[in-house]
Order: sequence, then C-alpha cells, then structure tokens
Amino acid sequence: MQNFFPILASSTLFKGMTEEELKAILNCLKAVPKNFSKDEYIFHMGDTIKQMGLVLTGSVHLSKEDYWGRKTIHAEIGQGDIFAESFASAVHKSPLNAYCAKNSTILFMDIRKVLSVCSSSCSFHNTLIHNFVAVLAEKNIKMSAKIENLTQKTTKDKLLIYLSNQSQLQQSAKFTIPFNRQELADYLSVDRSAMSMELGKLRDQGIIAYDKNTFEILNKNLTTG
Amino acid sequence: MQNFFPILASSTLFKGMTEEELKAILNCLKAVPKNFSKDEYIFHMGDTIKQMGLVLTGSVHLSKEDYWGRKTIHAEIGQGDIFAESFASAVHKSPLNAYCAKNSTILFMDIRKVLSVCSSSCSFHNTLIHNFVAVLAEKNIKMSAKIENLTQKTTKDKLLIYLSNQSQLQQSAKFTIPFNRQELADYLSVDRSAMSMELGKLRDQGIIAYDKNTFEILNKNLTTG
DNA sequence: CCTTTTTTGTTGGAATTACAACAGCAATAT
DNA sequence: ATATTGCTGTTGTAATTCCAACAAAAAAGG
Repeated sequence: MQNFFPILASSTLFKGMTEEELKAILNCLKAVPKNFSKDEYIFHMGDTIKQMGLVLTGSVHLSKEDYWGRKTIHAEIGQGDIFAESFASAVHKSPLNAYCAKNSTILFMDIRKVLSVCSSSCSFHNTLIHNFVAVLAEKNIKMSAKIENLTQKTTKDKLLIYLSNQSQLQQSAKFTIPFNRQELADYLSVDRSAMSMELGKLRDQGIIAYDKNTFEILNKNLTTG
Repeated sequence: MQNFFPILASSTLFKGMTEEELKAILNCLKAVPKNFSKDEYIFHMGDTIKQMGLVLTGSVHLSKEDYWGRKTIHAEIGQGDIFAESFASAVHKSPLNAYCAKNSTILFMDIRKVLSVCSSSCSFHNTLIHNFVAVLAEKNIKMSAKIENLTQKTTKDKLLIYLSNQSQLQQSAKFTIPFNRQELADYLSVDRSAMSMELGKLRDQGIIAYDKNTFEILNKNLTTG
C-alpha cells in the first residue's frame, strides 16, 4: 500500500491529505487493492454494486452493449480517478460493464464506510466526504452543461450556446477553449466539416471571431446578417 | 416549522425520518425557512453559493441567459425537492439564476453543516449524508443516460438506444415508457413527427412493436429490412 | 530546409431532419 | 349524440446535416 501514497495524495478523492492522514483514513476504510489483468472484467451490467473503485495503476473502461449487441465505451477511467461511485450510492445495479484496458490495480472501498463517519478516531472522514461529494457535484455540473449543448437542434445553436457558456465561465468575451475542432465536434456530437462551415458563417456575419483555440464573441445582434 | 414536517418527511433528502429525528437534525443544521414572492430572485448567475435550498412550498425555476440575452428555463423545482446542491458542493459559483415561479417558502441549509457530522448528539446525520449523496448520484445516472441518447446522430439510433435501455432496465423485451410521443421527442431532442415516422419504419421492419406507451423489441437483426 | 503528419477549411451529393399543415382517432365534456 | 380537446400518424417541402474526398495550412520530425 505504501507505494500508492503519491497516487492517492493527488487523487480527486484524497487530495490535500498528508501521508499521515491517508494512513489513518485508509485504515478506517479497510480498503484493499486488487490486481486485474488486461481485458479482465471488474463487474458486468446488472451486477449489484456496493463498492466504488479507485484506479491505482492502469486504466478502466466503462462499456455497454445494447439489445442488439452493439458495444460502446462510455468512459475511460485513469490513474487516481474513481468509478462506480454513483451506482454504489444510488441504484446499486450497474448499467455498465467495467473492465481493465491494461493490467491494473484497483482500490475498492465500501460506499457505506466512505459515507458513514465511524468513530471519532478518524478525524479526516469529513474531508473525505466533502471531496467525494465535490466529485459527484462537479460531474453533475459538467453533464448539465453538456446536455444543454446537445439539446440544441442546430449546429449553429450548439456552437452559440457552447461559446456563450465558455465566455461566461471565463468572464470575458475573448477566451480559449480546451478542444480542437474534431474534439469540439465530438463534444457537440456533430460533423466536424459541417461545424467548420457554421463557424465560418458566424465569423462572416460578424458574430464571432476566432483564431485556432481562441474565440471572441463580438457584440452583434444574432439576427443581423 | 412544525407545519412543514409532512413535506420534509416525504422529501428526497429527509425521507424515511420520523418527526423526532427530523426535529433533531433540523436543530443540528440550524436551517431557517424564508419566504419569497412570485418572480423574486433567490440568486443570480455568478453569485457565490454556499447554501442549498429545499422547496417547502411553491416552485422554483432555474434559468439562464446566454450572451445575447436569450432566456431558457433549465429546471422546475417543486415541493420537497432540493436545488443548488451541486453549486454549493463544488464550483461555488452558480451558472444559473434561481427565482420563484410562485410565492414560495425555501429552507436554506449550509452545505458544510449538511456534510459535516457535528456532534455525537445528532445521530441521524449519517442518514442525511446518505440521502444527499443518493440524490446526487441518481441525478448523475439519469443524466448519463440522457447524454447517451442525445449523443446518437440519427433519430433512429436515439430511439433504438432509448428503447434498448428501457428494456434492460425493466429486464424485459416488452415494457412501457413514461412518456407520450411529444415528451419522448422532447427528451430525445428531435421533431415529434420525424420521430413518429422512424417509429413506423422500425415497426414495418419488424424490429419493434408498439401500442401507445407499450413497446416490445422483437428479436430481429438490425440490418434486416 | 524538406518531408511527413496533423489539423482545418471547402465542396458536392445523398440522406436526414425540421417545420407546417392536416387527418384520424380516442378521451372527455356538454 | 355532439362538440371539444388532445394525441398520434402522415405528407410534402425546405433546410440542415452527414459523408467522403480533397486542398490548404500548420505543426512536428528528421
């Protein structure tokens, strides 16, 4: 367990904790690491989930098969990140498969132990709960933003809403985005070339200006040609 | 506060608690109800949020204005439901406005008090934390499912994924959905009539059968005409 | 510097979708 | 029974989007 301290200390769940604090809380949680081979399944769709996982080494894929057997990968969980926390906290049944994309070491934690302050001896449990809730809440906010974008009917509206949100987040009409064109198209779930065309139109209409990842919203009425 | 006990007891956050337990925990949280008039704002975009809200009476709308002043309502929060919990837990800045659609009474709770077990005298704080996390986790799971649907490029794929998921959730090839056609179209963010046409095609191809809200997935290869 | 690779913009045709308008049907009310 | 209302399916047209292929520009590597 010793050698995992650096990973844990920089993880979303345990961030900000010292080695001493980590020792105390890991003892309190009675969490044990477990090794998995590449392509080995951690759990399957429909399994009852009571533990969350934290990737100590390697990488985990969350995947799904629909009724007709078509497979999709829904997320890749890397070192220091947690998974299955929502399934363990709420529905207790997983709608997804989890398998290791590489040889991996996973730390499993009973969700009840994570969320219940056990004894006064473990003084860092409150911090853990705060971190855990912050992770859930942040995912929530990001997903809400994504849904807002995906709900727009046209590519133009998806772009305008996305850019408007970025501008508001960075509190400036000029801002940079964390995507290249292909990534932005994937995020908005549209065709890259069609999106590129819409960006060009918006620039020609004087609504936005851009250079690579830097965008600027110009104070133009949307209806103006 | 007395008269709000029935509402609280059936709320997502405090469900399952007796009046005695509620008294203890409300005392522990030092939560105070506050009245708002119709159309009165609770907070604005960009405000720093440290408290979550619970609607005791009335109704709250979460809304947003984009860069060009176009307004949209993102959610309606009704009696017994909570809001602003994610903003208070993570980013601390609200990307949304909250205002009352009717005269309302809101119970505000400091998020730190909700998440930190204060003293041993309040034995139900652990239950509260579990409930709180369950609410966040459930929203998370629902949003993931919605994103999966919205990400599909064609109406046909949106329908197939949605129906496949419902079938898997209800563990049966035959199942009912909680939407009528217009609501389903809104959920999938497509045009109702176009969706209706796609449903007809899928039925003609022998892939699905349906009558009103009852659907059945027939064991047909997707590529079959 | 030149070559290779990656990213971005552009085009045209095929497919899909939105939109509007209307008809059929069921449920409800008068 | 009749009228009203709401829900669903159908149709045709216009607009949008996807897709594939290619060109231009930028970045990376030798």
